[in-house]
Amino acid sequence: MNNARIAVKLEQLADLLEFQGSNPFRLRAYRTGARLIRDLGEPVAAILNDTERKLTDIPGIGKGVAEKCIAILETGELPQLQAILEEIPASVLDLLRIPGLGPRKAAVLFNKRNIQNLDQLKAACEAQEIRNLEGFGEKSEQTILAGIGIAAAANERIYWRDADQLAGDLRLHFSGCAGVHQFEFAGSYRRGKETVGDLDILVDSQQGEVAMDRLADFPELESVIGRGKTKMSIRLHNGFQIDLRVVPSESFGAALQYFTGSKDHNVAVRGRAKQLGLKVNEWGVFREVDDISVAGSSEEEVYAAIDLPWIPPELREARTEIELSEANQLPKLISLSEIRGDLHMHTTATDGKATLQEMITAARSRGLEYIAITDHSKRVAMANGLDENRLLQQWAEIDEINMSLPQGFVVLKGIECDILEPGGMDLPNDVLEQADWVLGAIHYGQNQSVQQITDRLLGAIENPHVHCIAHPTGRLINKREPYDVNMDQVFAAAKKHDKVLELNANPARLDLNDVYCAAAQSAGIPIAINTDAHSLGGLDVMKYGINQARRGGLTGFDVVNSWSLDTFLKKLGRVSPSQGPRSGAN
DNA sequence: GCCGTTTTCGGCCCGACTGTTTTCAGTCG
Repeated sequence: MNNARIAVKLEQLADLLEFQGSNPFRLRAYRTGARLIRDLGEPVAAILNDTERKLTDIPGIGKGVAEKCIAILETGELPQLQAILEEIPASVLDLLRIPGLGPRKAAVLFNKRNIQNLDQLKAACEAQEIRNLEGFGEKSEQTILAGIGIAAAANERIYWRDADQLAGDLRLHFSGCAGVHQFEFAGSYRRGKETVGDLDILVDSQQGEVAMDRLADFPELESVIGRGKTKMSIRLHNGFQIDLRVVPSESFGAALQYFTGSKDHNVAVRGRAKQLGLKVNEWGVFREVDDISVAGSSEEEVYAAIDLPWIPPELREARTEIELSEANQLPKLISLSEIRGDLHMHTTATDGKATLQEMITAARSRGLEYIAITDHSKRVAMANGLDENRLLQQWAEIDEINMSLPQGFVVLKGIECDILEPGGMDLPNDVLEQADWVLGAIHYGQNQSVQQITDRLLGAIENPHVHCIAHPTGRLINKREPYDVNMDQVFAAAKKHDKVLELNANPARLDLNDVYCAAAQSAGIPIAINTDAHSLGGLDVMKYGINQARRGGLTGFDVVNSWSLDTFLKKLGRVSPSQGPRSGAN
């Protein structure tokens, strides 16, 4: 899909125009356009090729942005961007990564001292050439020099899982803190985003000093970035930033709503409030006419004040949540407690760290009702992938185990079968047809062309013995881009052949992403949220997949492994889990 | 640049904190 490429160009155009001091609302229009296109769920080209629809039908995309999209699609370039890049090198945008240095000040550095990159800026600071520029001083040079050191790390977003661990440490650190009545995390962490850029702590207290002193005592603290009456920011040894806000009880809900964001969601909320003659800020909801507070202590109150039911944080991305809330049609988002099965895991037969028996015991102890054992197929030689004989042997073992298990727990005979580079499955159909559950997955040839990759996936989806495509885009967050694949065609084929797509819950994968989850849902394609566990602890990553699913608006209806075993098996066209003796007993 | 049953022009979310300033611009979330 070229949407991401279009979005990147629009964002770069906005960044450079901001640097040039362009109209801020024009920048916002480009950035909004970029976000809308990134979140589209279908290729821009599909809309352009559809005579019934226009890009400008999308609220927030007008003539200007639509024309730019077309130019990028047709030529691969954006003329306005090319023109600016002839005047300003793209490296100036690196300057903006320094904390405290925004577009205005960076522009002064470029225009007055011709500073084009971080190296030149460092040299100028060391030569004390910056302090005499208007708006700068001695302190500026120091903060810039300190900032250059953390500029690289400052942009790094960490996995939600790692943020969650840090959040746990902080919660513990604040436990028993005097005068703290409520303590919550806000920001992208609360929205369950796959990566988190910083942690926002919100505290309900009359004694801000006490809470701030407590934060200043956090063992991982490297430095205090700033500290005022209600707000404090610190940096940890690893470069990660923590923000603390202290508010009174009557403002806690408004502050929680505000600091949870997203920014674009808040813009929409405040715009709506304005139409109703209200003003929303972190202290509450106020009547425009007399500044009287009408809400603030809880989030429910804040949303109610603008005539909306409460919106789950995971949905607050300025996508469709305001409309859905307005129509009282918000989805009942799936929760971890609804999960009954796990349909992707490995054992010591291939590259897992635990035996078949150990995985079963661990899954039962976690309250699951069914699991599928899905080791690798032979193509994944470095993981000791299974050939026909070893696989059939494992399945015979599973048949036996199923007979000895108590009612209420079933092991499905599965395989994560590789989709080979030239296309086709790694195991013959007469073997695959004996499985309860077949995942098709790409592990090799990820650099192939979009047509090759897409054709491989389509071939797997069309195979009657394949039930589901595992980690459909192959991306590893912060490490590897998704392979080049036409997801529109993949969705269409999955829909046509009634196949499942996986949301891999591994915190580094979370593949499908939230936007694709939403697209799959609206296409009516069921999702399996799987741990892909390679160890006993690997079974615990399900919650990260749930986060992502909730962000995609998925409900239990959309997620096959939240269904009862019977319902799930019916979906697979089976009434019993295996060909073993147990099936006769049912 | 986008938008519109108050508007096709004139708006567009709002406040805390810092550093450089003598009242505020820039940055950040």
